[in-house]
Amino acid sequence: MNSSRDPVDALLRAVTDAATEMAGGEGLRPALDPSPRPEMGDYSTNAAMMLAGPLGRPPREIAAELASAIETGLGDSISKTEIAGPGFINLFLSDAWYRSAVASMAVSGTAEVSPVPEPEKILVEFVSANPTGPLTAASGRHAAYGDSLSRLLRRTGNEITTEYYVNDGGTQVDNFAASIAARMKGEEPPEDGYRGTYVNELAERAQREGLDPDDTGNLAAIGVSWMVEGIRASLVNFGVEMDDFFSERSLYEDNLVDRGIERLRTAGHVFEEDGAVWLRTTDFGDDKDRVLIRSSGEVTYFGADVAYHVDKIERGSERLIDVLGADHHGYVARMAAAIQSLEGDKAEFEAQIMQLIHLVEGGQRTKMSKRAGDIVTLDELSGDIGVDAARWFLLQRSHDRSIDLDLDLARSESSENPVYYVQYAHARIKSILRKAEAESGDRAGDMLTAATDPSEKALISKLLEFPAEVHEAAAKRAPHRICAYASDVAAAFHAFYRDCLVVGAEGDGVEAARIELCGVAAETISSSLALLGISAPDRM
RNA sequence: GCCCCCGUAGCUCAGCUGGAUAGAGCGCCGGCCUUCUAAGCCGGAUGUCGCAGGUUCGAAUCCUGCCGGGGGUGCCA
Repeated sequence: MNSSRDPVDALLRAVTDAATEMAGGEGLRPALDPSPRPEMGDYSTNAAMMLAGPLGRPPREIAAELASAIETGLGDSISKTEIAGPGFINLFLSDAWYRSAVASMAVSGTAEVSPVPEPEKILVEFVSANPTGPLTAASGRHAAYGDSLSRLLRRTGNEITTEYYVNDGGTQVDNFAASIAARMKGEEPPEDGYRGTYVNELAERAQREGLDPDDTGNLAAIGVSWMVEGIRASLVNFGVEMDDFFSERSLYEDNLVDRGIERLRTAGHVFEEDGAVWLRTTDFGDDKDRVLIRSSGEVTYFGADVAYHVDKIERGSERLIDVLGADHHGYVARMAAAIQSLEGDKAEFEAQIMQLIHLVEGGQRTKMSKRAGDIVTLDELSGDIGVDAARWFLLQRSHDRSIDLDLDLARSESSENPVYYVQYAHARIKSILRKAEAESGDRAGDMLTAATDPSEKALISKLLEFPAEVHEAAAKRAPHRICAYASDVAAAFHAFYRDCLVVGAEGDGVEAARIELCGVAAETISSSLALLGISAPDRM
């Protein structure tokens, strides 16, 4: 998983080799984790406990043997090992190991994350909010998540396409057009229409451009295109560049609906009943069969969406990730069934369900209904607290859990926002590096033998976790882990800053070594923030 | 009824493919700027990890049941 240049990976390999040797060729995967406390060394492994069962010997006895094998294997890198607790082996690494670890990060770049063993072509569909109103703060959570997830998957070597499915057909769009038409005529929108002020603005624009309020088909098409324009602009402002906006209507125009349904039919799970065309999704775990084409001849939303997904596969995607709202979770089983039912080209289908976000304002949850027009838009949220802070707030919690975002708090405490904590660390480092450059004195000495301070070591080991963190965040579809990681790096840096002078540091090669470390730290923070779509300012 | 998410410090939440003394931020109390950015650092207080069983050397983490909160469950989109 990690490149051979990854210093932690080299340690793990030494441990694994020693354990494999003892086990007699078994494919063991022992864990090597940073020790929870300094007195427990730098890294700990549970390898001996994993061998206890197979070998039928006490773990601590195995640990003693294993530890000396590991020491031999690692040579100068290790200063000592200890057996602790039920059979953990704690590794205490030498200063030289730390220095060469930094050097290796500086050379390969912490930014270097090795690709996953089997990279995939993945299509990530997210937001896909109805184009009948501006994006809400809730859509912002989808946008931040989908975008950051895409960046993570791309960073781990996959080929990613991002897409927004535009529902520009169907009854909601009809309601939308009717609402604009009503405003143009100075009337109230229909019962189930849209009442936001943006509808009035669209109506005014339609008046100016001389659109006919009675030609609702045209009004719908143009109104939606204006809305999509606005949505695209909101997303770009929010740092999200979609590769494509895929129009639902184009499915019909390009005959993809018929083609998609034909593919399902070929696979043999389509049947007719009560004048409607159904897909037997119950063959694949759904709890009831689903209608593709109503008895009226109209294609259902599901029917069109299946055709869209078939098209995604035909365009070469090997994995489809749909980021969906909690209100769509009931939809997952049928889409998964539809994709499973296909013959020939298939893809893995995966739905990531976003839980709700409640915006709390004045101690009360705001109602978020697009039709009532009572919404906090993404633009308003970004404007209030800034794009960086908004993205951080929306990403820092696991996506599958509902969150309360207190707007008053986000506004009033914006200067204490955790994102500034991380950005500040970056700016501080850049400031040091500027000073180092300005005062380029004699920094001779052997960096690899320069002694290390405890908080310096702590920073280095935190930086070394970057590739593993990125892989884990990507594999678990969990960008929020990167928020936590970035905060940890910032905290480790702030502590290092307190304890260790960089420019002007005493000792043979110490100054040069610390400058190199600062460079790696800055790059790690900016790489982490980049995965979140958040800027890393040089000055604050 | 069935399905999904959640229940961890005063608050908001990490941790959940089992590991050592359960963490962070905010809030609270007390310290630290003649050195590279005090948007920072250091110290202090705070927990029946919803409840009850089970699995095992070991459970916040896995299994079962229950309680509580939220969401979903259309020939809607």
